[in-house]
Amino acid sequence: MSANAAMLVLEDISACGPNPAGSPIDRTAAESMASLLKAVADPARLQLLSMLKQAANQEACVCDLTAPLGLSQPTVSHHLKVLTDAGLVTRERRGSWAWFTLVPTQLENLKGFFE
Amino acid sequence: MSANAAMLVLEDISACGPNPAGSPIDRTAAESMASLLKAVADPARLQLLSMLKQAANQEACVCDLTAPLGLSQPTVSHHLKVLTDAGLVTRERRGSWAWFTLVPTQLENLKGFFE
DNA sequence: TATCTATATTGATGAATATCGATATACAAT
DNA sequence: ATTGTATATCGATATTCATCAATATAGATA
Repeated sequence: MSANAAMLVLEDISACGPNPAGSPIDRTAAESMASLLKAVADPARLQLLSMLKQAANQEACVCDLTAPLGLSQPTVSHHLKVLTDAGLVTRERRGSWAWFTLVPTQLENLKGFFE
Repeated sequence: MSANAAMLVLEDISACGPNPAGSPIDRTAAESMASLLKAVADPARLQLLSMLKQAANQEACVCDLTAPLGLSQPTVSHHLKVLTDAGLVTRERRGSWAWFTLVPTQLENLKGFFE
């Protein structure tokens, strides 16, 4: 019996019988995907993303994003910062106003993970 | 000008100019999707899901899921409970062992949200 | 320059959560 | 019945996080 065959046995047989689970994804990869998911796993932030998705050019001014959420202005600003730090939106100043734009590639990234 | 036309103006024009954001998704819907996402937004739980996805029949015994994570047995049990409560996996007892199985519809649910 | 408005940051607080050791429970085997 | 093993729950702790009021900053306008 070769060493490889022995290793196969160790991988395929367990105390409970055959059919053990595969190897988990890398811890580092898991942490980075979890960070991205955590940025999205909040009702207020999902509402913000949904508004941006509907908006023309998938961009909107903060002044139009705050009131519909029913949260204070600092809280909405905080949530937008979380989304920005996660790379899900970009921030841009236009005169007095701050505009936020969806980053589609990051959303593709999320969707792709569940395929 | 009709009342509807006036409302249209209020929806399309804002202090910063045209192109405001759309209406956010329902707060209740946002909360339920956020709950599902929070269940997944953890590195250990992503690793658990990845192991189940690779396993034959997408099911595995806890005894094969604990060691690879490098976490204590109670902690892994906790994470599996979170996944179970979120409907992402089902728990079943087979003799001395507990087996967990992926629930594909919930993963479809997640994937569908980002389309 | 002085003021007004839009947005961001700070500081504080309460709630949620990831983790572990200790213990309980459930099932098997002797 | 007793013993052993697999898994779940309990209790405690440290950390993270959502939220707001107060304040700071930055840009526009007068």
